[in-house]
Amino acid sequence: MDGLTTTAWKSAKAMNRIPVNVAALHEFRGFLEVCLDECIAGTAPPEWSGQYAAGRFRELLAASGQVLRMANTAAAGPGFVPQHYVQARSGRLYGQGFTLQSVPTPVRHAAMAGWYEYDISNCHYSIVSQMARKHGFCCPAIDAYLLDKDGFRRRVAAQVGITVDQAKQCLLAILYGARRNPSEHNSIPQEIGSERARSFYDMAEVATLFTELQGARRAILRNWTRSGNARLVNDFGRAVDPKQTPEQQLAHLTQGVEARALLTCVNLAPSQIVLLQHDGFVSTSPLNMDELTNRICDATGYRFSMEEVHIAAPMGRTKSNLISLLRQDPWGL
DNA sequence: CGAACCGGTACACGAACGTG
DNA sequence: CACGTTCGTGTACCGGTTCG
Repeated sequence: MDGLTTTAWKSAKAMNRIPVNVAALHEFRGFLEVCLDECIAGTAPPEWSGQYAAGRFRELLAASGQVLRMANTAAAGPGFVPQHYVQARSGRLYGQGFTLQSVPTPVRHAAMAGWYEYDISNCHYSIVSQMARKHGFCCPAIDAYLLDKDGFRRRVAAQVGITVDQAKQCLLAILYGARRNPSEHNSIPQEIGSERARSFYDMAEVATLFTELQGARRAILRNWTRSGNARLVNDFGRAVDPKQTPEQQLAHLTQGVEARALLTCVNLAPSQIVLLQHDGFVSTSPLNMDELTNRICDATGYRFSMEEVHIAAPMGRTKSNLISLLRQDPWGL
């Protein structure tokens, strides 16, 4: 963080008080306490055995308690969390100090229960594909992934023997230049182990993604118009150090588009949008997604598909809820 | 792999203090 | 006065988290 001001983000200043659903947070904490008690008493389901589940429940209790304390300050007023954003080098906006941006997801969902979350579907893959096409390089494999995101991740997960979330992480790692190498210190083997990394690399669709991304990266960086001092300036008007690696430079360019897209949304609905999350945001009322995507397209030249979720506190004992709560998959789904 | 954040820890440095 | 130790502050790095 380099302490830049948020001059481009005038509307974001109105979001320095984030309303939170205090009642839902209390209810969520009640649910967590019951789960924790079962762990301690030994009456919990066998999947929760060992120290992990209890530790995770304690962690979520601590984080939700902290949100509640932050929602009771004189500065922001009861029911509001104070939030100070600072613009990063790439144009992204990051919360300072205690921020709902980096609180565990289940806690954030409880705190914002009832609001609407919007995010750009597969944001950076979408940006890279469109950016490459503008520079004359087409990415059919990426486009296929974008068209059937969930199906593709599920196929990878089933083939390699990993969770869908791990598949997503590995696919993102490719985008940012992860090495195609099974040795332990590389990011993909670290996520899923060397053996599974090999079978991941062996999938034809995955291999195509690697080569396609390499070509896209080269085409974009070669053709990007340079500033006077030979630096690359992203779509948010921010320059990147030319000594950075090609992977870092591309990340800077994609984040510039992302920041600009998000800024467009904020300017469209400044009074409803209450939290920024880099490729998405939370709104207190439902928004017209066609209008959002059209305005983003006008402002950035990129067309995205967006996803809308009506946020609910992650309570209940369905498998999918417990997986997201425990952040692991003891059932091996 | 990329961008950040935080808290904790390790280390360097200068000021203040104690000792010879 | 010179030197060494101690203490406090500031910087750097590590490992954890979020997001993509």
